Amino acid sequence: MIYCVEDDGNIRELVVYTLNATGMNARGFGDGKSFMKALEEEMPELVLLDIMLPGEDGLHILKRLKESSKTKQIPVIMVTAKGNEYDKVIGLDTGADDYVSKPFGMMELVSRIKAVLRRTKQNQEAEEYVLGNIRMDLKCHEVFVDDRPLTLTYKEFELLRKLMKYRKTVLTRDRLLEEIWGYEFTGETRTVDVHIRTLRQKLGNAGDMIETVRGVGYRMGENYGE
Amino acid sequence: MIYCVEDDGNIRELVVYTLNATGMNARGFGDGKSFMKALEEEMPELVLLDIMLPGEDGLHILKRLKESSKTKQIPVIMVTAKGNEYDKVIGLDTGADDYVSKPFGMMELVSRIKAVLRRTKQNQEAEEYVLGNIRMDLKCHEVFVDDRPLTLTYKEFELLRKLMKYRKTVLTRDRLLEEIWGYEFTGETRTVDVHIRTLRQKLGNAGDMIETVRGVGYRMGENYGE
DNA sequence: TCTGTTTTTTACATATTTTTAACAAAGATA
DNA sequence: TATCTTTGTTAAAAATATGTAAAAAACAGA
Repeated sequence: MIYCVEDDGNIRELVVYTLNATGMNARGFGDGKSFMKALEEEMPELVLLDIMLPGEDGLHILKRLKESSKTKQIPVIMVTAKGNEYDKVIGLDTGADDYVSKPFGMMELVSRIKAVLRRTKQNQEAEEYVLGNIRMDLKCHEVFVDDRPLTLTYKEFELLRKLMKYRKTVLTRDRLLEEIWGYEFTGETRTVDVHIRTLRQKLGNAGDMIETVRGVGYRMGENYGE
Repeated sequence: MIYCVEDDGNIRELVVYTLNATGMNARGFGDGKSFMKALEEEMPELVLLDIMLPGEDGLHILKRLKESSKTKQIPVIMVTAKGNEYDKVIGLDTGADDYVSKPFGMMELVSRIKAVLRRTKQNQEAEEYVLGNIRMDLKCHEVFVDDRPLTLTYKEFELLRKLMKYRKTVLTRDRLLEEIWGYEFTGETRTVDVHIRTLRQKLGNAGDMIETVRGVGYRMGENYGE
């Protein structure tokens, strides 16, 4: 979820629309008050924060975000009007992760958001998953079973990643489709089954660790299967 | 402490003022002589160096800075008046860490300074990358395969540099575009593929070390490919 | 300006992956 | 047991990603 705090309704709607169209989830806010309120319900992955806002300005909001330990690590991209460069400079000092200046292209915005998310994720997400005799190196995009490398296709890799990430919890086909294929996927849920099959096959004995939970979905863990 | 060597008094004062206002410490110099004198008293963390200067020009000063072991590792950002001075700075093994061309915004300057400081502080980049029979001399901007020199274009060189720097990790096309082309680039991601092709071709046998990870991106390492 | 070089775009062939669909097998339910 | 539902399996069809070549565009230098 991405929050966009921007008083100009046109820009705000364009941004929210674009982000949603790109597969991200976005919500817009016209001022700091409504944004702060929403923050209590749901924590966004990233905040787009305009500097010029009615009431409390963006720099103050940024400062408050960075002061609270709850919201401290939410990445923030500052949005500034051109010509007002001085503001941006201060924004960078206050702990913003990046900035864009108006007028900005939607493409640029999207790639900046992706870049910031990538940078901040790196510090959060593990670089490696290990389960039984399976080892996944996420950075290098490699999978080993008993130290023998495996060649997985993109979907197989992502499927295994989710199963290993949420080990021991059952993942429904819908959940997997949503996380890997994205919201807009309209195909059959059976697609998942087919990929599970090839994945099991490629994993060999280790494939038994992928357990079918009938009527629900799939689950992975050392003690399952076999 | 940041030193700014710039003959235009207006620009110099604006820069010094902005940097001081941003929490950095800055001093300005109108020519090379006074700058060199100040250098004996205090070593700056970074130098902003205009190319066009009365008396000794910026490139000569840069050369002298890089010749002395005392001042060798001070990062330098060159300030150029024209776009075509770019090559003088980057191409000719001058050792500048970055450059900005006039007219530049104060915000851009500040973020470049921060970027350079971040780079030089943290990952003091190697001067040379070696992988298999490929050797890249970053300073001299030269590439050798089995000690035979190779002529690479700018983009090819940067592409190879990233691949060798982040060896074994898969770099997505988006990531490469962002790191080499910059955020503003709005072109096709296929552009990367084309450069990968020419790079592989020029590398000959060694080109096999660039592996395609389908659905993800490219990766380089001794054990890949072949 | 012109000229040669680099970079990007475009188009198409090819290889690979992904999805669909059909049927078999296994569980569940009555 | 008979029937219905869910999952496993397979193969073919569809979709997609990448390699490649060549044209077009952008760029740099004279």
